[in-house]
Amino acid sequence: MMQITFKDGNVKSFDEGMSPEEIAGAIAPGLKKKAVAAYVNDELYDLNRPIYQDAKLDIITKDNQEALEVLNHSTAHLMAQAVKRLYPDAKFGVGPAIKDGFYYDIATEHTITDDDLPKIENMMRRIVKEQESMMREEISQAEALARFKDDPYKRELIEELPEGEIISIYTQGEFVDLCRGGHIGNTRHIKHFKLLSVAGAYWRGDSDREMLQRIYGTAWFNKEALEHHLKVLEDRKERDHRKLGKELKIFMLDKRAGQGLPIWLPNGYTIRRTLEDYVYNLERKNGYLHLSTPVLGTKELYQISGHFDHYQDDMFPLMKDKDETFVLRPMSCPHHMIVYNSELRSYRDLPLRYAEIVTQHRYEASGALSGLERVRAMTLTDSHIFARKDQIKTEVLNAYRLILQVIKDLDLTIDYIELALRDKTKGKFHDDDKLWDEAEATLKQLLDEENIDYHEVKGEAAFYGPKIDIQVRTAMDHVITMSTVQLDFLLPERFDLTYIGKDGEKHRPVVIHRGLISTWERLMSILLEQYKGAFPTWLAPTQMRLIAVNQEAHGDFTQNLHEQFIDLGFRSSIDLREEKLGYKIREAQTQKIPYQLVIGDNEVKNNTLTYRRYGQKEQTTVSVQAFIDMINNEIKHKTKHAE
RNA sequence: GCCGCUUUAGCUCCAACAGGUAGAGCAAUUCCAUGGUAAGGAAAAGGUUGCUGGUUCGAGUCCAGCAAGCGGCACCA
Repeated sequence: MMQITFKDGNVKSFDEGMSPEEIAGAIAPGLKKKAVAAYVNDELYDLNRPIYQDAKLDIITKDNQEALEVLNHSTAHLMAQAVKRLYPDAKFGVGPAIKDGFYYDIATEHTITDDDLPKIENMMRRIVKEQESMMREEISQAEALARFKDDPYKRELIEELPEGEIISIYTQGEFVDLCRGGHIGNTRHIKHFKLLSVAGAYWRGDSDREMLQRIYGTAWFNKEALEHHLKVLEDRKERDHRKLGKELKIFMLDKRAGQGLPIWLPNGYTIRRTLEDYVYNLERKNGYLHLSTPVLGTKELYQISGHFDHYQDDMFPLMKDKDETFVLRPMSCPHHMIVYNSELRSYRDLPLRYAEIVTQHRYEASGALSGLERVRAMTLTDSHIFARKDQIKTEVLNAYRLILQVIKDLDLTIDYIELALRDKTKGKFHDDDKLWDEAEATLKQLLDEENIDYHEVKGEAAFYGPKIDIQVRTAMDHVITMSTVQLDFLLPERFDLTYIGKDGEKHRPVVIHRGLISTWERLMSILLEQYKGAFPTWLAPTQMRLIAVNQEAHGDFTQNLHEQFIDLGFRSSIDLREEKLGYKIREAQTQKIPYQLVIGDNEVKNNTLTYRRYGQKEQTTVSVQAFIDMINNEIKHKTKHAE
């Protein structure tokens, strides 16, 4: 007998060799039914893996987050088995659980297409019916190598495991896989799944190695959860900024204009200008000085900064004149360094906060381009703060607080904050250890002092210094870097920046790079998806659409109202077409205009108007002045409305 | 850049059997109608089926190359 200690502290005796599944069944049939895997002495165990000694047992049920991972991981194995039956030459890479799903990387002569997915699903269902038990076995490295002698990818993984490490393999029917576990015990537990897509993926994420075929899928514990997830995926398609951007005439792409070179249409540009004005004023209030620099620079400028060495391949082809070579600028810091150096600076001048709405060009890989999310021409609000070392903390915090303000005003959600550090083993960073250590320590200390939660990530720093990245989760469930504060001791050296200190001597300032809203292009894609195209009044390209019930009787009043709104700075539009009322109303709704105003006898008589908010059925009649006050208030407070 | 898929009218993963010269809806145009909250009716028009080449008596359809888009991977100062 062995003593099993449960989560609640209870201890019970069971026969040695019983599995978590059997123990769960012995406690309560309901628990056995809900059980997915278990932690035995904090080690993840399969449901059917025998326990041989006294242990602490924690049954993972379907309600746990880990349970979904176990299920998806097991579904990946199930899929691999099905693929192997259909395409016997298949060799396997890795097949992990990921958020809301799983994938498996496969090498086979057969090209897997979307049409194959139902076939694979059918085979998977067959294996589920076969009720294959998923059995764990622990073997030596030598034995593992022998077992997987025909599987080059698995062999590579085995060879890299540390000497003496116990290797576990899982067998279900005829299928054997190298795997750490835990698993769900038997294929019969896998019922609700769907294969979603096929894609290519480099073996081990290395673009110098061969490409495998990757199948993505998703698995859930019940039909409702699966259907719900598929619905979420459908909803994302409806939100897609490329679809909404076309429907609402926000932007366009045309291959004659150039791949990845978007055109902002009047509606989109109106939103962008509103955002630009907002940021410009916010920066002005926070002591930033705005300037403007050219989109072209000399190659030499970027050689001094070091960008040319690092990013040459991602820059547009060089333009060569007789004596000079120009680059289409991929970023703006070097120009700002030159501005700093154009005068003799005193310690009293610092901090100096330069900001610019910068258009820059990057020759992104063709396969990376996507709508407004990833483009080759982009505009952003960039800033470089020149400061003394004793000002770093205040300036970084000021920048951070400004970022928080903007993120709040735009209804964005911070997912986490990342402190991106250097990884010495990677060559892409400058190699002055002293500068790195100091910069990294400064940021770390600052975050700790302010009690800001953050994840450290090695190897994600800029080549010139560490950075604090503000990671935002979008409506599409993507995590993107929205804002960044970077501490740079390198460029001041490269450009020989100095200021005269109190002591009359020359000192080196530091540069803080601050990115606020990624780029206007990417922000636009995120906002479109977030608001599903229904922008709050302060951003909406058209804020109100005026419709007269009868042109003859109410046309003049409506026209006057429209002119009054335009005078007030509202983005008003009037529909004068000889069309039925219902037709005009439908159009105002499909264009997602926040306010739709209908003017008839009552309104003309009482100097009122009747509005309907986008997406609502309710009609409200108010005085013209009350409406104006309401709109002004919404714009001022950036009021958002429920969808 | 790499792997796979896709490309038909301004828009819509809307049509065209198995190779026989392209069919809708909406929008736009013209005419008629039009007073209260999501599509009034009619007419006429709209196409070098992404581009280039090949196979064939004949190609939207089959093949090759290229381009762009899409799903991923790699990349992202």
